[in-house]
Amino acid sequence: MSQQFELNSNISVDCVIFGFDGEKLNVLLIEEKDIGQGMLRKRLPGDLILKNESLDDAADRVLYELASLRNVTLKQCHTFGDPGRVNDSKDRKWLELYRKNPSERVITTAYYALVKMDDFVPNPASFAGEALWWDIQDVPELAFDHNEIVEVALWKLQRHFELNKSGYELLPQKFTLNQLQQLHQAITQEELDKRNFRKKVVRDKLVEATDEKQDNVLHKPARLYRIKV
Amino acid sequence: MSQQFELNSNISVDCVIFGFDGEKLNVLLIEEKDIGQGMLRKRLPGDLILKNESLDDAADRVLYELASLRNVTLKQCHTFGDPGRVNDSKDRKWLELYRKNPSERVITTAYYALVKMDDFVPNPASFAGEALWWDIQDVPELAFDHNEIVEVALWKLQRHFELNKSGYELLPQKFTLNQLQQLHQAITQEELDKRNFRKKVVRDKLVEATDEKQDNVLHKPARLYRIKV
DNA sequence: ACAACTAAGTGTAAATGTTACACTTAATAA
DNA sequence: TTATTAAGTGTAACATTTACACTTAGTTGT
Repeated sequence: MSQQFELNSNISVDCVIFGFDGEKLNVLLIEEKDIGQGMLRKRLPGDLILKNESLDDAADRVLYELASLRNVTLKQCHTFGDPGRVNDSKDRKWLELYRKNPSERVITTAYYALVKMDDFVPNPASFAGEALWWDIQDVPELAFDHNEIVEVALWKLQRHFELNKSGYELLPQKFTLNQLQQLHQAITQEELDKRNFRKKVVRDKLVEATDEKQDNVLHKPARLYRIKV
Repeated sequence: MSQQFELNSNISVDCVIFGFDGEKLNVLLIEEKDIGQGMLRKRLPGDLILKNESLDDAADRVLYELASLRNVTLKQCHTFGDPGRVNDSKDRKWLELYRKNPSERVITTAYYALVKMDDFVPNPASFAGEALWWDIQDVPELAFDHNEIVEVALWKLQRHFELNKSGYELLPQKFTLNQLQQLHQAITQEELDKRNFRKKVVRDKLVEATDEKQDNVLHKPARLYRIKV
C-alpha cells in the first residue's frame, strides 16, 4: 500500500445521513453481509481515515464508498473518544475479523447531513451489504456506539434548523405550502397549525406563489410556491 | 513509560477557556518559555491524549497540567483534522524540539468553557511558561491553527448562549441587574437597552430581588438580585 | 349531472412580546 | 450644599403568536 493510501488506524469518521421523503425523517444504515456467525449487523456508514486525508474529506469518501452517495453537504457533529466505545461484546467478533488491532481504541468524528431521499438513492458498495433508509422513529440496535451517535446527530440537526430556518433544498423547486410544513414538522418533531404556518412564511417573505398548481391529485389542487430570492 | 501513560501520538485536545471579568470576555493563553531561537509563542492549553483516556478526560487533564485549573465544565466544540494544520513554517522549529515525529499529522478536538475570572486564577505549570488572560478583542497570532480554533469556539459559545439564556454561574450569588446585562453583552457582543433588559428578566422571572444593596460605591447603590429557582 | 370525498384555502380577535425613548433618584466626595 | 455618578422607572406603537372552523375546488363513482 502506498503511503498516501495508508490508514490512520485509530481515527475514523461516521456519517449520519438523514433523509426526508416528503413526510418523515429517515436515517441511512449499512446492513452488513452475513459473514456467518450470526453477525448480521447494522451500522452507520463510516471507516478509518487515510494518512493524508482531512476528516471532512474522509467523510465524503466513506459515504461514497459505502453508499455511492456523492455531493452531500456534511456537517461535523461531535467526536466520540471514549476508550471503551468499541469494546462492547456484541462487536468483538467483528473487530477480530476486520481489524489488525481489535482492541485498539478508535476515536470517531461523526458527520451529519439532511438530504432529499429522491435525490440520493444509496447504492451499497458490493462489499458493504445493503444501504437502507430506516425510519428515524424505529432505529434498530446498531454496532458500537452508533445509536448514541444517531441521537446526538438528530439533536444537532434540530438545533441547527432552529437557527437557520431554511431547509428548502429538501423540497422540489416548486412545492406546496403543505410540503414545506411537513418538512418543518419532520425535523422538529412537532405539529404546527396550518393557518399560522402559512401566515408566517408569507409574512416573512420566505416564499412566493407561482401561478401553477398541483396536478394529478384527487382533491382540490394546491398552489405551488418557490423560494424567494 | 507504563502503557497507561503512553501517548496517543496523533490525537490531541485543546481548550479554549473564556473568562468573564464582569465587563469583558477574555481567553486563556499559554505563553511558552523562551527556549531561544526567538520562539516566544502563544497558544491554547492543549496536548496529546493518553492511550487509555477519553477526550473529555484529556481536556480536563491538560487544563490542569498547563494552567492548574480544575473543575471547569468543558464542552466539546469541534475537531480539526486537516493534514496540514500543524505544517505552517512558524511551527516547524517547535515541532522538531518537542515531537518525536514532527511531520506526523495530529488531529485535535477543541473544547471550550466560560468561567468567572475571579474563580479561576490560572497558574502555569513550571514547564509551560505563563498562563494569561487575554482580551478577546485583541488576541495575538497563535501557534498552529489556534486562532481559527478560538474563532470557532467563540461562535459556538454565542450560539450556545442564544439557546440557553443562562450564564448566571458567572456572576456572584447576589448581583445587580447591570452586572447581568454586562454578561449578556460581553458574550453576544451587542448593546442592550437598560429598561428593556430589566423588563425582560423580570417578566421571565429569571431573577428575584433581595432586600440588599450594593456597598462602597460612589453613586446610588444598586439593588442586588439572585437567581430564581 | 350530481353526490360524495378529499385536502386546500382562508380571517379575526386576544394575548404576548419587542422596541424606542428621557427624566428623576439616591448615594458619595469635595 | 453642590457636583458627580450610575440606578431606577413607564408608556405607547408596533410586531408576533396563538387558538380556532367553515367554504372551496378539484376528483371519482353513480
